[in-house]
Amino acid sequence: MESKDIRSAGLKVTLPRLKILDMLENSGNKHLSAENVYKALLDEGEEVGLATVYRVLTQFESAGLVKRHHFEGGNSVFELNQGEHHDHILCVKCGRVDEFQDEVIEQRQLDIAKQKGYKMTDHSLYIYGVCSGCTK
Amino acid sequence: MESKDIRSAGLKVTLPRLKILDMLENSGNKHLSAENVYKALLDEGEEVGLATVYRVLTQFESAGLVKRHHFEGGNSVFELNQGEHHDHILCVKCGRVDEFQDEVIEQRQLDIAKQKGYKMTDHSLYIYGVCSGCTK
DNA sequence: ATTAGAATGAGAAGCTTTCGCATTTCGGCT
DNA sequence: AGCCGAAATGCGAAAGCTTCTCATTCTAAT
Repeated sequence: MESKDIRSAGLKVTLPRLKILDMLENSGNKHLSAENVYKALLDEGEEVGLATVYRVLTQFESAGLVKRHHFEGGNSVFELNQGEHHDHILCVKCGRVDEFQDEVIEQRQLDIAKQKGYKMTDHSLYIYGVCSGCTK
Repeated sequence: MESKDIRSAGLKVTLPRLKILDMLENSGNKHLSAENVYKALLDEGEEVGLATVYRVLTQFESAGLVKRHHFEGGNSVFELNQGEHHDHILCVKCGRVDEFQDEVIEQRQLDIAKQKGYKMTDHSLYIYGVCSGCTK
């Protein structure tokens, strides 16, 4: 049950939080903007405020439940923080998003940080391109 | 002379464009936001509009004169597009920015794109951490 | 059930960036 | 040098995303 996740994040289990978490888990799209979540909930007949969606997503992020990404072009998108760490490759034509993991790159980043005297806390890597479907 | 660059970009050589290019070339900071450029010019007594700074920077970007980066936290920063391609490592405490190149990562990205069926057009990699000066 | 405190919704407000338009500037041509 | 059409500028308004404010509602512990 999802309520567990919310409670263990130190947050009260409220209807909006349950709905938002559910949306992230069961929407076809793994990567959703606050606006996406908001509109999808409205379409389902839920009564939520956009401000609440933003607030809750930010809280979920702090709690480690979701990850926030800054894809090219302004707004943030959110994704459930489950499974392995991964990076993203996006199609600049159709907006398709694929995920990948690469140990070589991960390790290399650590080496670079060390070499530059940094204690690495995070990183963001996005590859942009044209996907197979849009190349034809 | 910088006017060459502007002219060869197909743009008229105007005072604001010269000033902005000069700022990017001779400011101590290699990475400047539109606001940074705007305020620095005002401080020098120049009469520029913020809208012009944004317009010109965007034009310079299209012309390949500058590169735009989306560092964590909202606004874009611009940097002269000279020398080798490089990525960035940023200190989350003091905002310091260092640059690095890594052939292994570059190559790996190409491989990943290919493997995923993408024709890679661009990529962005930012490493975040705490720099040596802020660790103490 | 009651109640204190947290969470919500609606709209206002903040920030960065862009737009629209009247005015100015650039630069090719006399 | 001076003119003229096109391009560029500056200003304020406006757009888009996100956060804030605050009165009202809901949660959960008693």
